[in-house]
Amino acid sequence: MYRSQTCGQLRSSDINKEVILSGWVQKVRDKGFMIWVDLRDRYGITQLIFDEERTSKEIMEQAKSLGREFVIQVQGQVIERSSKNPNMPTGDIEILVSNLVILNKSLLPPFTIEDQTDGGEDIRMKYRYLDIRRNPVKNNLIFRHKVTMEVRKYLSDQAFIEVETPYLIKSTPEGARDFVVPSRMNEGQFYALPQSPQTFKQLLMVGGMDKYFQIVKCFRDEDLRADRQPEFTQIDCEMAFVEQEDILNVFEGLTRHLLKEIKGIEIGDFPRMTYDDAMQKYGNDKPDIRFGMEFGELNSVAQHKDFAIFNDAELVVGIAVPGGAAYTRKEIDALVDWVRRPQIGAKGMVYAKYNEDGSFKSSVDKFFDEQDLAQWAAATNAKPGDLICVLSGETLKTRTQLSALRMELAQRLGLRNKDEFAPLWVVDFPLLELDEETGHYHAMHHPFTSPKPGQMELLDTDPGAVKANAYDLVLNGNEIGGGSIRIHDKETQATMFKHLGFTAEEAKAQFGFLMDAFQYGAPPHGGLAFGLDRLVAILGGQETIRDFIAFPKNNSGRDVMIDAPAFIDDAQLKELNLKLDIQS
RNA sequence: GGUUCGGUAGUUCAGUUGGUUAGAAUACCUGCCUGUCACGCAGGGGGUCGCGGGUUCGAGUCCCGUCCGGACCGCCA
Repeated sequence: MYRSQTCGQLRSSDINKEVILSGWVQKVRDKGFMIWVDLRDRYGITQLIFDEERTSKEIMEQAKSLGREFVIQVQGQVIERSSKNPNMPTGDIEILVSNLVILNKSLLPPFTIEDQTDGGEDIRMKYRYLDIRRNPVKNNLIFRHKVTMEVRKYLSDQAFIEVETPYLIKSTPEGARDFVVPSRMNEGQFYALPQSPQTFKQLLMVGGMDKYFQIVKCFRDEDLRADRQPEFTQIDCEMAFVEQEDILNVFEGLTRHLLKEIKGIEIGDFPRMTYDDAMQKYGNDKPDIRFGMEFGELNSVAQHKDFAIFNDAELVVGIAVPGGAAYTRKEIDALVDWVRRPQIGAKGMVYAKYNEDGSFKSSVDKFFDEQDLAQWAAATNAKPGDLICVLSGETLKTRTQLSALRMELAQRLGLRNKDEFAPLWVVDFPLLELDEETGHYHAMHHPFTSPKPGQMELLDTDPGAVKANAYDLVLNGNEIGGGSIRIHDKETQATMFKHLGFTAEEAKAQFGFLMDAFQYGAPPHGGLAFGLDRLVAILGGQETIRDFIAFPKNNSGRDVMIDAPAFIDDAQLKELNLKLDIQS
């Protein structure tokens, strides 16, 4: 027997018990006459004591030889501490060790295994198994477990069935790049790893499964971010015989359940906003509504003077920055520089201080008088003491730029409180999106999304105006879920493929199986998928998803611990009928 | 593909205008220490300044290239 208890459970009620504990050496404090060892496992830390008067010489010597992260097993008696530590749950007791076994020695770890480690990101990833011993990472993994358990519990209680779908599937042209896997048995052919189980879950609906979910890995070969990994986990859901309203209700219920069970927060009905409103008010299809700073469009009150930059602009739009009138010239110049950085790309920024005394001072006083500026203040809902920041130019670009500024300022002003949760449904997404490079439309959500009733005809005349039965769930400025009501008849699906630029042959080759299935009694259906990694990180109050994933990849898509990806040898290549063509 | 910040002791970092033997903290090692728990005290070891080239009497420092890492833009139906 390696242990009778864990290192987190003994209390003063256990005094005099004979116990066996196993764990890692967190720290040795050698006072000469006495040695204390903090013994750690997943459950906590228990202090061991070795004492000249009460411990044998042999074991005393052994204890002196212990190093950090040695794995040991001890037997001993639980005794009351003569000086207690109220900061730890086991702080009233210690173990007077009578027997010590070193189960395994340890090299000195490259960083300290403590909550505030001295190790940087890089080295922690290389030795991730040591990093996982630290509370912050360990607790995140436990937290993730709790979230997935609650998801399974909730959905199962609602009669959802978890069904696994294949990982080796077929590459499709739409959407993100696929990871591909060569097939040995089928020369020259490749599987693709799924970007999502989309078509399979729709086929499960045709198969009568009615309510499906799956906590499933998905794969996209695109560049990484702090909140984006090439392999990530979705809570993938689909329901038959539902309208959009039914789906929003079920998954609002799930989200509410999670907020209550995990965070202890009760939230009423989630607000809803159309895509168009979100873009107009926040310049963003995933607005953070924990704070205001809504956009005020200024075309009507800023294009009547001789200021050419505004007059030539498609959109003039501003936000009011709370307390911003107190900013110095230097601070405001820094803001202007910030929006002019290539990542944001604004040409410049016009500003107007709405002073506490009700007066105005702007960077365009030559063109606009106090009356004009008062109208700007009204449009942006600015109050005395605020700073009105105004950008202008092409509508979509300007909104995107102002949205970036809004988020940055809110961050600086501390308006993005991680303990506050503001969910929001964004609905009525456009069905199609214009690709500026190719001039072609592609599906904004995916090609299986159904247009809103009665909008099919618009596809021919004004494709960009067609709205879809598509919706996103947004939490604190992050898209945590998205879905749609799907097309479920062959003709509509064929029409959709045609508008997306597929020939009939291409559509049949790529998605013939789905359209075939639609001919055998496909029920109306729709669904939604949550990004689990992001959801867990946000619930946990953190920006980066990496520390909620046991073994994440770095910015370049590498696993620095196992050093993947890697080259394969010639024999393996030959077996797969592959030849490399690398320019070096 | 691009923008930007960084790479110096095991680790996290400092290193001024280019100038003596490259420092601090922490970790580690040795000794001391009668209740430690961020233990304390004394001492000690520890460096390919990412790599390659250049400028210079002299480069951690300046220039060019390159590799690696972080954040972001593009991209992510």
